[in-house]
Amino acid sequence: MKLDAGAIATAALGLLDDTGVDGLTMRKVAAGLGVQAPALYWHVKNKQELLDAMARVLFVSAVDGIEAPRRGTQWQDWLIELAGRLRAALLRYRDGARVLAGTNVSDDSMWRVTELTLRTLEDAGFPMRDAVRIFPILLHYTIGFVLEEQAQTGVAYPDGNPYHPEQITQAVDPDRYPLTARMVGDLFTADPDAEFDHGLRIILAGVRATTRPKV
Amino acid sequence: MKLDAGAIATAALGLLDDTGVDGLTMRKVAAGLGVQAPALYWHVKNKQELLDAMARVLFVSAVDGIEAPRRGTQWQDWLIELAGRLRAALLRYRDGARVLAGTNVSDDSMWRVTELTLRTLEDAGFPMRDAVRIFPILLHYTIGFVLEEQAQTGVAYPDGNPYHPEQITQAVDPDRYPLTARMVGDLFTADPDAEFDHGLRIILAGVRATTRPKV
DNA sequence: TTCGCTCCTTAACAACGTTAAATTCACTTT
DNA sequence: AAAGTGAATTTAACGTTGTTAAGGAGCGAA
Repeated sequence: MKLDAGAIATAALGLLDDTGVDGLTMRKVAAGLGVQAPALYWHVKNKQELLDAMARVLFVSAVDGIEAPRRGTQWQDWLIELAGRLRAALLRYRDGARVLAGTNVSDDSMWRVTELTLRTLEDAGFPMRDAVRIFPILLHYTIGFVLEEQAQTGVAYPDGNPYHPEQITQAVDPDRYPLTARMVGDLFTADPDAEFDHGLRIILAGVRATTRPKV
Repeated sequence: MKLDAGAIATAALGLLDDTGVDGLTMRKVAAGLGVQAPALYWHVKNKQELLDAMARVLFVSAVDGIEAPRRGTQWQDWLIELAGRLRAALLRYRDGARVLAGTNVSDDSMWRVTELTLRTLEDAGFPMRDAVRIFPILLHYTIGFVLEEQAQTGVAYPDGNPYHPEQITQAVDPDRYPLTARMVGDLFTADPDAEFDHGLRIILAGVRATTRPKV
């Protein structure tokens, strides 16, 4: 097994489920590769650079194989699938969203999918001025959503996850805040997939309503 | 000066501009309070609990003094101001968004503003089923936006911020990805305030388009 | 005085990121 | 075959970190 930044990052991602991003140490990553910790510094300058590499692998795995929309596919469905893939990739690893959010991805596949998105929107008749805003919005929404989604598993708190249903249901007084109490109650029975999808569709409806494609 | 979790959190937030969240240590926080590090553990169980307290202070400062919309104020303007306040509070401290994203806020003011939001939407004629979805979307968008906004100052990288305009402009090949190249070029001249506002309005337009208020 | 409680101190520990120096190993070059 | 070269890894160590243990100062009550 050849060692390079990518392989190290992949191994680190594999450990993430056990340790979480807070518990991820250079020594553990090294041990997972059957190597001593300082060996990593030959291939990677920093722990930060390792985290960047992890974010890159994560992102690449998300958008790998994505192609322009086939004829007959609506731009909105294509965008929904794109965001869905990103979310799925983030959910594949514990703290995946925190890894991507805290770092900076600058990979060719990043630009490739950005270009694909812009071209798709351009083809759909959107002015460039509007198209360039849509991609960041979807990205921000997706990362924000998964960030909270994964925070709710709440492994950062050894005993007594404050996100636990009972915990949070008790925290809000149903007499003073009846609507909120009902909301947090519903939130735990809700299907996250459907919730994510719904939010996405609201945003896309906004896109459609704000600037209507000319074609 | 009385010491409690809130005071410690406030002091820690004050240090944030100097150290960033990665450089924030218990010893530095203690020193800022003229005290030895273990003293903090009398008021706070963990560093994680300190971070939670910081997030709480941050959030409370954002929504403090918020009232129900005055007569004549549109629900959309009220929501825009709410999100704007939250963003402003996050921007007030270095890594503010990372502090809020990584932790869990469970404060009375949190429920208060949630209730206010739901009531505002209910008064505007939205079915509760739809209203409860709007708040998380705005929250996710705002946090995601500021997260990236603050990452771009990029102090996590001692030498050579990869978010720097020239750095990133070079990274994308204008021949293969012309639209993307233009986009990243525009991104640095763009006004973040206006950009944030625009995204917000797109989302709210989506809300309006998806479920129309009955009143 | 003595007790008990709150709040802080000093001392210490294991674990962490990271660096320096020495070492192994596979290939070239001589 | 010997010597040399460079990449890749090791051992050893450093300073810093979060956190715990043990103890002491101050203070109101008994």
